[in-house]
Amino acid sequence: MVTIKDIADRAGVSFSTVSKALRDSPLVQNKTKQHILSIAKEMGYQPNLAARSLVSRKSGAIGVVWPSIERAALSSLITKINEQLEKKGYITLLSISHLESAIEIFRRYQVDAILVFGDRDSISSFSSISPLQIPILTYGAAGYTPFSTVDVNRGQAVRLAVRHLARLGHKDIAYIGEPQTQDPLQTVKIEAFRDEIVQLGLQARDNAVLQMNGLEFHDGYLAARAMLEQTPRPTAVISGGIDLTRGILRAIGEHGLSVPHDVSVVSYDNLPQMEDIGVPMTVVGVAIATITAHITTAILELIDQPESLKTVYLEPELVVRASTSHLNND
Amino acid sequence: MVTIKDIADRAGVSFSTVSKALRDSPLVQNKTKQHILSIAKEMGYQPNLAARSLVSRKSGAIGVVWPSIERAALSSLITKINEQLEKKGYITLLSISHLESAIEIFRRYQVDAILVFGDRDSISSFSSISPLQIPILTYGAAGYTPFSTVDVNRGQAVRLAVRHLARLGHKDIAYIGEPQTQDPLQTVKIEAFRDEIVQLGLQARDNAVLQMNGLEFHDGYLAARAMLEQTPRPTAVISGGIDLTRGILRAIGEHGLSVPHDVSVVSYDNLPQMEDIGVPMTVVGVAIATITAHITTAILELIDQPESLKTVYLEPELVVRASTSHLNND
DNA sequence: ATCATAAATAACAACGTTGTTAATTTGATT
DNA sequence: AATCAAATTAACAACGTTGTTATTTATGAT
Repeated sequence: MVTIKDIADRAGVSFSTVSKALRDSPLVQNKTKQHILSIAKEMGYQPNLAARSLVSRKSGAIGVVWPSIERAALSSLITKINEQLEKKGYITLLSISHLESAIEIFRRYQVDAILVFGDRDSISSFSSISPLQIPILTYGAAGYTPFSTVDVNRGQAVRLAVRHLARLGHKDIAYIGEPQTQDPLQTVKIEAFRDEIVQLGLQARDNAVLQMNGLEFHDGYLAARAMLEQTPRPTAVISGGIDLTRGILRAIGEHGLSVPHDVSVVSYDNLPQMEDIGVPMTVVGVAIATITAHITTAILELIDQPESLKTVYLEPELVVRASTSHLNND
Repeated sequence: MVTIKDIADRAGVSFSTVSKALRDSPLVQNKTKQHILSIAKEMGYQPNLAARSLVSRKSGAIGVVWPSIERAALSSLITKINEQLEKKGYITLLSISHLESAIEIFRRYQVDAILVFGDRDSISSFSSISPLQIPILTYGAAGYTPFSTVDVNRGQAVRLAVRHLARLGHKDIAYIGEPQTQDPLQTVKIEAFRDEIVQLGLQARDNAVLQMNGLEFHDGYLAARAMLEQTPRPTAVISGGIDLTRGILRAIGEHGLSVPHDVSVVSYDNLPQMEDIGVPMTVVGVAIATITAHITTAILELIDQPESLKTVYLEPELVVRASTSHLNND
């Protein structure tokens, strides 16, 4: 492994000058700086993070706790965050262990900050975390943790969807999303749905919220099949997430119906790929890029001011595309 | 952060004695060792990995490249490997970036070894990796890489399944798995299936291998529905993986049929959870614990002997449970 | 040419560990 | 009680980097 001393020898300068040159310090002449830089490149120099970390007392690493690795929905979030932090010179350590052991490992590794994705499991164990020096940011767990947090106003997103459909004349709206779970991220959406239906004086049928067991393609598919057999059939449906939406579209297609002519569909999850999953989808939610940007910023701020407590609550938007239309009265 | 010097002060010994005591060196008296240990524990000492890494020239980290984070099938593999390596004092850095950038990061972080899960993407970029000092182990890419590798004899697994069903009297066997992909991990199974059918002189119907687009629950479900409508209906089916199997069982159930009475099912993937997904499944494959044990061992060996080239080819087994039975001639 | 000053570079200490070598203490042997 | 070896502990150098301080070199005014 080539070190700054090797470069120094080759360049005929002292190693401290090399160090400064590599960090682009103004204390070293431009000419020598260029010279050193080219030698470093030629030799394939890579800084030793351990040494740097030792002296700077920062690891340059950020721990991401992601206990439920199966949930693919979050994967684009992680990928983006990973990318953005990398640009800022941080490496992300992804841990799939449970919260407690993940934090234990991160502590030993002396990460500069920890990002926790809130879900059933982690939320319940937040309380058991003994205070530590490492700043923690949680996502999707507002109100459930004593730590800094970035979150999305999920209830508001669903309300936007209901209002949009109501404005288009729809009165009989169904919601497909996980109802029987303890996951507060899901229940808040369903509660908002029920409440907004009442607020707007719309039809509040008993089975407006479809029963299901998960948030995956097949769950959406089955729930949509059940929904389509109801009489009268709902004229619009709100989906709780992208995977569900895919299943719903499949079921509608197999049933010989078309979107939005026969059924309008609004989906939660404001992702780029929502534009090309068959029908360009009308969606509600905070754009993924917005979420990741806020998370990244918040983490970096937290590293600068470890004692501060930030709470960011992102407001969702409605993006109207081709999957919703005025109610057909034929 | 408490260091060995802090402990030394408190214990009234030199910091080098503390270092030795903590590493359980025989060079320090048992009495003082206990004393130091108790103080360290009391103060909540955590070794500084950066410092240790600097002097030992090892990072104690192993990079895992997992580009297709969506594939949930591998998640239990990773979790187990993570666990085992942790026991050996290693931390695993999981990277969801593509192979090249993942390796770049790992190089900078000076991981002691890199584990790459082979898939479409990574296999094609293996060739572009410039030689580096860090040993690489690949999984599921035997024959496609110049690196050490642990792999499963997938073809043999499918052959075992066919033979088992043939022995039970089945002559009309279908295979549900991804046929139209470039993924060599899948095609090798299908080729083995076709070949073994011929070898045993069984019925080789045209549509024995079902068309499908993926390896998830819903893909299996749809393929199984299609299969059940064929006349004559196959009396047995081999599934290409656990998620598919779940979908297949669902479809069979919805069709009013029962396993194994009406249809025998053998599934690829020898996982513990195969015992309780409705019907206890007859499976073929290498037990997940065996795979992870071999991967872990291989990585540790590779760290010890970076220059060596190991190739481990694991032979699958047949585990007979309740999802297969003799052919019914009623 | 001489000196003050600024610019550029070199030297040094520190970060927290580990492994090696030196110093001290202990205990047995005479 | 003196000696020597063994056991125990302390001191030191090193790992590769950064930040601070000291030294050298160049620049300009007198």
